[in-house]
Amino acid sequence: MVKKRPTVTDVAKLARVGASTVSRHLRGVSVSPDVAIRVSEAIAQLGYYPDETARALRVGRTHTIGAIIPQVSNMFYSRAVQLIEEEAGKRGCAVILLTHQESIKQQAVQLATIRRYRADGLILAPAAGSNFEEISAALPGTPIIAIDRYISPAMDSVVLRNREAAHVATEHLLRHGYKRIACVVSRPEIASFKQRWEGYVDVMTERKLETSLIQAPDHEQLRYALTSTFVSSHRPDALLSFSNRATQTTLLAFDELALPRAERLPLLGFDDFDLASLVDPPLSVVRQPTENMMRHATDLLFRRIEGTEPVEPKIIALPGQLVYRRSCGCS
Amino acid sequence: MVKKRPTVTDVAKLARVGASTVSRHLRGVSVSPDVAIRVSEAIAQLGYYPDETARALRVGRTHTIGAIIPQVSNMFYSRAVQLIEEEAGKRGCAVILLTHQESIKQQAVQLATIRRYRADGLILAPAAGSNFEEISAALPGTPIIAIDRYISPAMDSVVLRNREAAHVATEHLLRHGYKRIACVVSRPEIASFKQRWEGYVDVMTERKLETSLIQAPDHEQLRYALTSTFVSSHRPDALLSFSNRATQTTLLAFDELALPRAERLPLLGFDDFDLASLVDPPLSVVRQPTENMMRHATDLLFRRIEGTEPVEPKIIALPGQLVYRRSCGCS
DNA sequence: CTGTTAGCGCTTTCAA
DNA sequence: TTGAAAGCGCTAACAG
Repeated sequence: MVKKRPTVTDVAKLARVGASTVSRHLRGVSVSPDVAIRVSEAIAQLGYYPDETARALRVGRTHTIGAIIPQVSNMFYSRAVQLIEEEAGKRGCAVILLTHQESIKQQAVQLATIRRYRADGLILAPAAGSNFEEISAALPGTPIIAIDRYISPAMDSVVLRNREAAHVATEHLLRHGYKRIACVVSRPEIASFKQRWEGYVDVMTERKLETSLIQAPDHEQLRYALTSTFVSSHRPDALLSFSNRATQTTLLAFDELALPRAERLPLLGFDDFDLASLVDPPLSVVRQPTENMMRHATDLLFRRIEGTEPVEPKIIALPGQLVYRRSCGCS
Repeated sequence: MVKKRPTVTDVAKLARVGASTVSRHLRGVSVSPDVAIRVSEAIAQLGYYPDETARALRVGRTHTIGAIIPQVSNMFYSRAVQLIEEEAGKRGCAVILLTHQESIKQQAVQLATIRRYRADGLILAPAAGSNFEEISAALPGTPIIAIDRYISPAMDSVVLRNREAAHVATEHLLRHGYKRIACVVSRPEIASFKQRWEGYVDVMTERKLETSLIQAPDHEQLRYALTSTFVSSHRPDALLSFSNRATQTTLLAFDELALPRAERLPLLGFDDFDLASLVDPPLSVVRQPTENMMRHATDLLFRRIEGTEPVEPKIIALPGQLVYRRSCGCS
């Protein structure tokens, strides 16, 4: 026979007080000193822990937030999740982690999951093709903060200033003297990638230079597209890749062709990652202020949950930082 | 006025049946066909979703599992979490993700969190210095599966055959003709690292070779220790690093000294990661069968939760796979 | 400051 | 097969 987990009533009995007194003590409401001691002792003696599920049912708050991202194995998102977990923990909340694998259908499933579990709020990196109305309809009354990908002016978002960042990245490449810069990206329909593309197009057309895009629906095919491009007669003279995953695929493509270092195209990538400085040549990147972004996102989310925030949707756009290493042509 | 979320009672009223009938329908217990239709319609019309917190309170199962790991930003763990999330999702469970940052104190906090939220089970990569009794006492009645780090024969665990893997890794290095092999690790007190060390020591002493350990409490200091070793008169002629993080630190140390390629020590590391093949030279590693491990771990966990598993603690130890690239001296 | 009571949304006897 | 009623553990309202 397993000992049942103790409840408030058990604690109350042992401390010879009412259940509500225990509850009050637990939540820091004033109780007389001697009672406080008796209750604390009873709690310790029984090894009592309040039951969040019961509390949630009663109070209407689960002290839980959801996080839905494409996948955790992407460095950018794993750092993001780490930060979210820490911030949530500081506020006494746990995070329910869900992934949508870039599938809008899977995302719908996960939104429903969040709904069933009644998370108090959600941090969401929306899947490509997400629609604001559908998302918010799936979670009526639950605050949602979009991260990394902007999908609607009506939705709270914290994102990179993608267009601007692509601007400066492209200009930097241009300054090195490259003219036939090509962008590489796996899924161009993703909002932030679209904006990066626009930023790039802005400066290329302004200089009357031809734009060029190397893309593919997945990374396998992207690698193939890259290798074909490299050996084509009209190959670009520099590359701007839109995600760390795309950057890695590009590197893989270089590798596959066993291109000598001199033949490798200069490369500038979005998103920094641990080993960027260790590949050969060290990778220049546009770094996102991930920590800052996540702090903004969680701050905003918790203010929404508490209702201490003007109702207008808030879009927080943070600048990227160009990290010069060598792959872009810098020395 | 916000529309309140619909409850079983609302559905019941609309379908003109009792609440328990709705509940039965929801859980797939037999109901008469016409009633089934009416209920389904009512559910659709109201946009009803069952409330997991209420169900949890009543049924005693939260359909939630906990995952406590050191940090998500380590490639090995982020992949692990990804897999856990998928497996849990298949079984209708959500995962609460918590990190302990290698702090035994933080781990205690997180165990308490899991207890408050009443997770049905826990997958845990125990912090260095964890004690089986403390952990299981913190979560009476909750099944726990240790992953990656073995801490007690009494605890269900799925781990790498660390000692054996270190054996073959060391032997491989020896076969290349290296004699003064040194191990590099940040926190040697972590169980799996201890076992790797033992495996290494086994074969070194058997060959009457001197053992050597480069270690430090954190990666900053480890890098320092490495650079000093590299310039010392008695430098090793090959390195065996015990984690991907340690491997990266080693690479960083090479980089910092701007060692020419010829001067870089041959290196073999535990844990594969995305860019291992892209650094220079491509990294040889001992790869863990992460996917398999996590499938074993979740399978076992859910069998424990359902009680369909003999009570004896189960230790599942999986072999590692040596991935030969070039950093170890292979060509 | 304290205890009693009711009820959050669900499932599970128990009768019908 | 179905409905009524009880109760999971907690807290909020109310009365003392």
